[in-house]
Amino acid sequence: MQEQLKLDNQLCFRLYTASRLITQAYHPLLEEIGLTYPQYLVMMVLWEQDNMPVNDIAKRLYLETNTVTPLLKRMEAEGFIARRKGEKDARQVIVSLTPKGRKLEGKASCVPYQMGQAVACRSITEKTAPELFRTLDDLIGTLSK
Amino acid sequence: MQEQLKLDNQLCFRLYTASRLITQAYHPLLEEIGLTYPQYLVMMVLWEQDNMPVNDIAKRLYLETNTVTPLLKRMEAEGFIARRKGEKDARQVIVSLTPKGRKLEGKASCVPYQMGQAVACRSITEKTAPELFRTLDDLIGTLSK
DNA sequence: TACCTTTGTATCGCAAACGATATAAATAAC
DNA sequence: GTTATTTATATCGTTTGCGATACAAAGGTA
Repeated sequence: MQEQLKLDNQLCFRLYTASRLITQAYHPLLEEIGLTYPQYLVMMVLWEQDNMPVNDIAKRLYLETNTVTPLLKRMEAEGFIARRKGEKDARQVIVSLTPKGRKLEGKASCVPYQMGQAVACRSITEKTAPELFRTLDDLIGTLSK
Repeated sequence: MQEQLKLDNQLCFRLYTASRLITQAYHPLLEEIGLTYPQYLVMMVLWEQDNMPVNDIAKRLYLETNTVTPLLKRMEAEGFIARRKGEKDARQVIVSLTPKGRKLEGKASCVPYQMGQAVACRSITEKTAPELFRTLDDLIGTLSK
């Protein structure tokens, strides 16, 4: 058995698992406000900056448009967002918040705190978090090129 | 705009993105040997310990059996593994490597090294990796309870 | 103007993930 | 020994994620 092929020696498996378990932890919180985790990400993008083309949302989330488009259609069907043709560039589809979508920001405001409680553990503290953030940002930067 | 609701302040989004980008980086390597990333994880489990019940594989990967069962069926259809009823406990399904599946370990032996190259970045070194591993293990431990 | 290339979205198909639920075998309770 | 409960898998339906591809609008180029 090659040492490198062992699951316990793999960074990737840890990230994959941590990501999935965190999404699961979000589930009950986001269910309350009627969002899935990827939909919550889209809403965070729009709360920061409304009226964005599909492409910009996709880039911000490191997703492809073929993932984002169906996501947005479901969110439109739920009444959280609206989609309209771009005026300058008719190829673009501009995504904007509906009143319902804007109002959701208030309801979601407690989610980060509640998640903070859920992921609270010895290894992640005020002191160590910035280092972890830098490492992940570096990794994401490397892989997204 | 609430500071905590910003994407850039979220650990979860970083993990989610890093995980996805790593899986994408695996894709061309695993395509060579005919596996998807989750299938590769299952193979790593079996290369370490053959003849495992579905449940044990699922637990090892922190997945549910309703995810693993279809995965295993596809891998069985590809001829990498075999599934048989447990002798002692007729409810169990024991998963074992086929000769083709065992032979794959040799072909996969270069994958960890190649992935190491792909994720190589300033922040992840011989020195910092153990710390990162501990942090993620702690997080996974906390969330999986 | 006509043609070519690029860009922005969308469609299609397949493989995860996972909640909810079903089923059968094993075990416990009575 | 029958009934109830637990346990091990599996089925179903929905949402992601993404490679491959299609298509129309925009921007060159001849």
